[in-house]
Amino acid sequence: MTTTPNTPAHAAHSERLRRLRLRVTPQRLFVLEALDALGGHVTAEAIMRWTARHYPAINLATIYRTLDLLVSVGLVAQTDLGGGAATFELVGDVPHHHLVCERCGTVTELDDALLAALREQVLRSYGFRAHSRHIALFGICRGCLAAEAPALLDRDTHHEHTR
Amino acid sequence: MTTTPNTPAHAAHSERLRRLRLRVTPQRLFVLEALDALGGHVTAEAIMRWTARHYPAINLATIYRTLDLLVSVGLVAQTDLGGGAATFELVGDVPHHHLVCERCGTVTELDDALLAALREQVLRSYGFRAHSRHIALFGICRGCLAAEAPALLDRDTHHEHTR
DNA sequence: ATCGCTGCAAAAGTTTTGCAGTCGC
DNA sequence: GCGACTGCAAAACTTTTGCAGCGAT
Repeated sequence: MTTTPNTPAHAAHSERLRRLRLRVTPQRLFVLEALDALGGHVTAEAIMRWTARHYPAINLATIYRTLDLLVSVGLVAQTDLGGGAATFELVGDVPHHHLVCERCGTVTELDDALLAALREQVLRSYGFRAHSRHIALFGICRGCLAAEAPALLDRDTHHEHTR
Repeated sequence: MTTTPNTPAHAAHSERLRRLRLRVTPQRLFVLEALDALGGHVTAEAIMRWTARHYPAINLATIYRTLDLLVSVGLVAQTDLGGGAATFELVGDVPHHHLVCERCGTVTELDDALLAALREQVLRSYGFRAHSRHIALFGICRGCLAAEAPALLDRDTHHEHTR
């Protein structure tokens, strides 16, 4: 019944869990698989849907508990993009951050190198050690900037595409 | 019945609303007053409680709708600090950002000057115009760094003081 | 065999929405 | 008076939690 996933990444995930002395369960493997397959910026709900295709008995509460665990041991990063559901991504790739467009909701990844100087200064000035992940900058992306350039003084565009 | 607030800032808030061609209602004035009185990083719930002391009939839904409006016209900034309820603050003070400690939950304000260079570079490299507010960096604050400095290899400190 | 993990169901917490009445302009 | 705004109540969503049973080690 406990059908474990069977992909190349599978063994690596098992290994990582084992090395952290965490129990290797199909649910955890499937969550890691889903994060792999879906890429970054994945909601718990999305992981749920993806996993359910291979393991229908999976439960959302388990997804949350698993993500919580994986975040706490540093295998997964929780990224908050300003509303709705939180998103998650595997740690291990190149560190990066997020540019969140408040018009169209697009999330662009921002190389960590650009933030290195800032992090260092924040550490010096505030004694605050910022992550090399997790940072989100909100603003307007290139596409929306171009599209909205002419319209500068229009109010009443309130409840449009927010998120 | 419609007791309007009576503080020095009151007139200024009325004026700002009027200038934006928005209706001046006691609810809106009270929300602005609350943001003034409570300072930054205020949740809708907190605004609700503060306002209710002077205007018991206020409704949470109204608070949300009002905040939504004020954010959309730029009078208020919505700051997301990674979970629970969103927080709000008046725009108009010196632009600043937020250092969110993931251990103790403390939010420190970060001067905008430190981010100017980053914003400029993001604009050049990505065509992305970031706000001069709203940015949140997650990490560990000075106090918690000091406290946790000795403990480096302890796992199982999972579900402690998170938020 | 043990102890942690999971499924289920229910609760908690935040935010949104429909509708009817009210009030600012 | 008109149309926007508000209160109330209910719904929609995301996330957490208690408990009993199951399963990884």
